Amino acid sequence: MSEYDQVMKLALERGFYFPSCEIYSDALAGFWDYGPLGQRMKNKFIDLWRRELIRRDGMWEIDGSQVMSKKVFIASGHLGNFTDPIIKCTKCNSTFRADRYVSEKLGEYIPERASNDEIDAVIRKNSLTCPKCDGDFGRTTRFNMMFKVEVGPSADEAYLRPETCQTIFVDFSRIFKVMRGKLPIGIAQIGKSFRNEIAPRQSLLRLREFYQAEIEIFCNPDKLDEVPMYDEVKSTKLNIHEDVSSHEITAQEALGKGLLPNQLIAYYLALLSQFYSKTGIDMKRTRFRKLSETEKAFYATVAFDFEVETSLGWLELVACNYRSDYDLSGHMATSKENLEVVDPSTQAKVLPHVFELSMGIDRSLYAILEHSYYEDYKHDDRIVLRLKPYLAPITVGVLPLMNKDGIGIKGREVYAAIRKDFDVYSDESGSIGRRYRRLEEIGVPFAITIDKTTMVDETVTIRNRDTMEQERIKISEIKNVLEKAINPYE
RNA sequence: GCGACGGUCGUCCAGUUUGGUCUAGGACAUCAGAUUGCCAAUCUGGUAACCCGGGUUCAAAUCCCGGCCGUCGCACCA
Repeated sequence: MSEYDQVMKLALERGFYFPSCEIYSDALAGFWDYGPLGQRMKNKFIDLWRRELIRRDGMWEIDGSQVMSKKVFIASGHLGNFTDPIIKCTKCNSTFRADRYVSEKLGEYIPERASNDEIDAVIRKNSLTCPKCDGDFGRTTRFNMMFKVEVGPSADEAYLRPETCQTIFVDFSRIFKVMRGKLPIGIAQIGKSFRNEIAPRQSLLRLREFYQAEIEIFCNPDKLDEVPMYDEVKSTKLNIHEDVSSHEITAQEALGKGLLPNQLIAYYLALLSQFYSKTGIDMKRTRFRKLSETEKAFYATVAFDFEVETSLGWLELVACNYRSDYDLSGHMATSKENLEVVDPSTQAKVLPHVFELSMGIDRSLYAILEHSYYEDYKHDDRIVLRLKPYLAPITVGVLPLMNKDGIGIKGREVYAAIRKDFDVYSDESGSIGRRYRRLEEIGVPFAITIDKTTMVDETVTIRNRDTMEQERIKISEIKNVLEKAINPYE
């Protein structure tokens, strides 16, 4: 069984995540629900993101609407020119990218922006037919990955956002004013995005409705090498992928060698790398890969993907795109609002450029689970999810060794004393070994056991999930010990 | 979206070839009780499933058709 299958099984069995609407037969692919444990873990992941990126860098976080007006996507380029031309065989219903198929077949370049009529004309002129069944093609249509929604009784056309960042772009002007902004300014958002994938697959890895954590850095394009906090992170090690191999190099060296174009990008890639190193992902199995011209999204001028190696191959977790002024100039032209701001040092008006860190939360959580999954063959093949204590959905289990001589009651007292401060799980049933195994499997880093000695001297044992070692501490110390243990800087 | 293969308790599997004895069985997990008392112990009992819809038939988990889902390949992932 592959590691993907093992994680999938654990997720289903223990309720980290599972298919949405699963009791109905018309449930659709590409929609998944987080169960109690997955939701907790996601919240803690987001807490860490806020701590290591948002607060550290002094960014602002917003929360925007998921339904956005049509003009937003005219301006952003998601509607109009950037839909894929599709042809369908009338006989076998196979679907093809019209421009690519025609180009390949005829050996002549057909621009993606060719109109439907132009493509149809080429197909008719050359009598092109379906490569599978030789059937005739229907007319060229446009496939767009966005979900269209009809709003109100007049069914006004709107869309579910395909990336959260458009909210940030359209809100930029107000945020900059009311927060007394100065460039560079980071604006971030966590939320749902929606893409109508043709073939969603592999649970959390290709969803139709998914979480993004996006950071948009608005900057003066003339000052990309003047980043005040750059010195703090310049010796951070980054795995940079060149040609066919990756190697570890400091941000400073990468900048010096021209692998990274400027200080601003070096700074944020370093921050991102520091963040992920705290998630429990094995950083030796990660890389920053610069995308080629053909791989980049339409809005990006320079793009690096932060990728992680999993049992399914390399997986993109974060798209780091230099979007230049593509978005703001688009919204400026479409909305007729002036989105320029004044740079106080020069008193000149500038239309900010944008560098973004667009993180897939669901994929990140999957990668953390897979990299944390461990089968301990030295101890009964126990399954251990070696999550960082501050990401574990449950921090500590409280386990009375037996339920007599007042030990069970004492256990409930200990539980009650710490339940408001930590995510605590109380378990009184089954053998102690079985209870330890249950906790390890869902990544609970600590287990407190109440035994006969507790009744004499008010001490308990606290057991470490990974080492299986126990330490005896006073009940009054539990809170301090746990607080120290779940500190991300510990 | 196309093609191939598949879908049975929470999980894994038996049963489908050759329709009936399946009132659907097992293992693990789970719950209750007993026993034990620091690393998945034992015993007893319980909960729990044929993906959905239609068809064929005296009779469908089993055969046929459609849908949905899953895996893989192609395409797609702006």
